[in-house]
Amino acid sequence: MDVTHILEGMNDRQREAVSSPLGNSLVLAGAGSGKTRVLVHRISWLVEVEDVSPHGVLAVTFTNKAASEMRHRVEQLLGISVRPLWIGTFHGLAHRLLRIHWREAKIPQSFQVLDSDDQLRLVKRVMKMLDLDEQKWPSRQAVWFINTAKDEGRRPRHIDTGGDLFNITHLRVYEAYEEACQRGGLLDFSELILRSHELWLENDDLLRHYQNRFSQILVDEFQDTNAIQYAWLKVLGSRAGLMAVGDDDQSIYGWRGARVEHIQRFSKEFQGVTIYRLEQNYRSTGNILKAANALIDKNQDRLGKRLWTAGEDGDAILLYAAYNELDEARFIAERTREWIDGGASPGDVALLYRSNAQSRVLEEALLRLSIPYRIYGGLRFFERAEIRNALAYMRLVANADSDAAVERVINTPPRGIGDKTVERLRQHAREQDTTLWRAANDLVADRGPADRGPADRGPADRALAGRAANAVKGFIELIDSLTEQCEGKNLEEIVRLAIDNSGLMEFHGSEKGERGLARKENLEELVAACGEFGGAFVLPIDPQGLPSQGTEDLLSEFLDHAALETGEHQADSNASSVQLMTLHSAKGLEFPLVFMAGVEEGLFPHRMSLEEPGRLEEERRLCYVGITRAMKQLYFTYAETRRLHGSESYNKPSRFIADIPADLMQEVRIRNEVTRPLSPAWEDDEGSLRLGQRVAHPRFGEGVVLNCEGHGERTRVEVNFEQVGPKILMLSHANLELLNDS
DNA sequence: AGGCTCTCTCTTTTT
DNA sequence: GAGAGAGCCT
Repeated sequence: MDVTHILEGMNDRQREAVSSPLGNSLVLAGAGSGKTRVLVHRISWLVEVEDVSPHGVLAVTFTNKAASEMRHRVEQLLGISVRPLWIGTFHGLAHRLLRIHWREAKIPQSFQVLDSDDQLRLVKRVMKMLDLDEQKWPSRQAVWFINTAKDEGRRPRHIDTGGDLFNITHLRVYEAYEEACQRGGLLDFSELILRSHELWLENDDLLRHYQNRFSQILVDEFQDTNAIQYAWLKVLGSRAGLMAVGDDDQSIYGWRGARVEHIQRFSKEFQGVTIYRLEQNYRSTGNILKAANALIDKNQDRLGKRLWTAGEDGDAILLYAAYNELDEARFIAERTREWIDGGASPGDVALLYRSNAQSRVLEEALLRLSIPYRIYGGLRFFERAEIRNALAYMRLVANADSDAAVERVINTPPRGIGDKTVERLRQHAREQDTTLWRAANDLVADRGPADRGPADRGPADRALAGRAANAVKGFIELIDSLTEQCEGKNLEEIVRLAIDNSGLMEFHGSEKGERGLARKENLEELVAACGEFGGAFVLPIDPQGLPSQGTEDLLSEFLDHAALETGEHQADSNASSVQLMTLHSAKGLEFPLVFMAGVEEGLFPHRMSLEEPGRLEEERRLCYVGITRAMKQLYFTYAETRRLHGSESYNKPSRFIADIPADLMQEVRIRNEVTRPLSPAWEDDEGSLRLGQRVAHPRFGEGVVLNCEGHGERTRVEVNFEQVGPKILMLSHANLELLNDS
């Protein structure tokens, strides 16, 4: 057989990895070393050379984007449909298993996937039921407790509280939450994996079936696996050949339970693991690589790896010290403009930052220079309120017993069903051990003396007041008629009916300002998305027998899709716009020109990570990921003062800058410029005073001018004094002495 | 019930 | 600075 096309154009290490024997292997693949390529070609190799049936191949990734890219490239290379291969994210694959084996997994066929927002809401409600003080017990913390436990494979019964009140309380929440999930047929993200893991452990035949079926397993981004995912792989892959591909230096999801140690554990716990190292980098210039290597060298816990390139050194890394975040943004936008004017595509440029909150000023600066851009992260499409509302109506059409959906839209748009009424429905549902939907129907249908509240409640609590009853009746009729009208309709028609009949479109569309318009557009986009969804999504039926129980309709499938595919908003490399994203979401991507903004102590490394050495190392790895995204030119920028979250902060340049050898870096100095137009008084009286100017004050000593605001007599300047820190002074009274730049 | 304002908190990263 | 929640007015 002619296999040259599979190994063509690869270096020796890549070739070895691709053609590795069928057993277990670990590929330590540095940034830009052709990792995805190796994975894709490995699959081809397995199928074409080793004669592995496509049925027998399972490939796991962490993001939906990586999964679809892999699917694409395998399809191209193999020239066959990838339908029989299982390629997906851990969550996607686990979900697929549970859809097939819901009975064995002891969950209702109509189970619903909870996304993080749903989860938070539910935890909040559970905590309210437990009468926990929200001040003392923040719900986010409880969510964190639950998710951490699940990510480590721990059910409530496995938890040892050690008599600690914190643990005891959260364990109670965990138990109650789990009960609520079980009752409502709700599975959160971690539950998908945990549950499918248990599914195998408790069903020998089933496990054996999948162990036999998947003879070859490939795992991407192995350094990102958490305990339960590792256990999942270990159970499934105990008899398979497993190829784990990862890079310990790019492990940036420790906060989500990922453990780099799984790389080491893998080579110990799996048999005969062959290790391959991909260290030749095809992406970045020599200088960029040197910087990356020097930086990551400061970390203690490493498997050890050194990237090299056969290419040129390239330009120095440029560093710009901005006066403030506006100046930083302006600088980045201007340099981007120059780059584009020089003939490059906007899509070649990435603006990376530590946290989403930084994106706004960058966005505004790009806007001013009319540079097309695209922001990733922040609120994703399916997380927007209007979209979630629409989905809730769609969910009610599919399954009116979904409490989460009823809670969400029973009074959205407002139709006269307030807290009191909903609380009464909840109470009734609890007493009758039924769903909100049924409780509502009950209470409206017969308001007889049947149900009695606790003795200490007044009679008014037992039934719904006339007005409320009518409102609830209206809601029930709306859903009933909607369901009826949706009968036999396609997905697009269903959303249309849902958003029009419910009044959502009108409600959101008439919200004040641009918001209303944006929401309306989003809803229209949802309609379009439903249109496209059509038949494109392949039903998760196991082609190897094991009958899938019950074919689901497209509507339920779409709702699952919306829950799992939270984004679709991962960067699109062929988009012709500047890409703004967090360092986390930049992993796996590459750009000729990269700006890393806000490289300041406290921001990056983030202040939340400063205490623990382990977390600091993770921040450094994050920086390493950022640096290695750059192909030709890399900029670091930081601001001496930054307005973030409503207050000013003064940060030192990040330690990461100092980690990089000075000879690789060059500082950009633009002295006689100011960041914003100065008021006339400012210019007239103090022509030579500018932002960044060094000044001396009789009392406070020396400092740097950070900002100015106000006009004429009332002009105020902000000066960061070396001795006493930042002060805002009235310019006319401050008596500042101008100093020369050093 | 709903809408308004005021106050408070929480500020990382995401499948 | 934004979003959530409480309190007050209609």
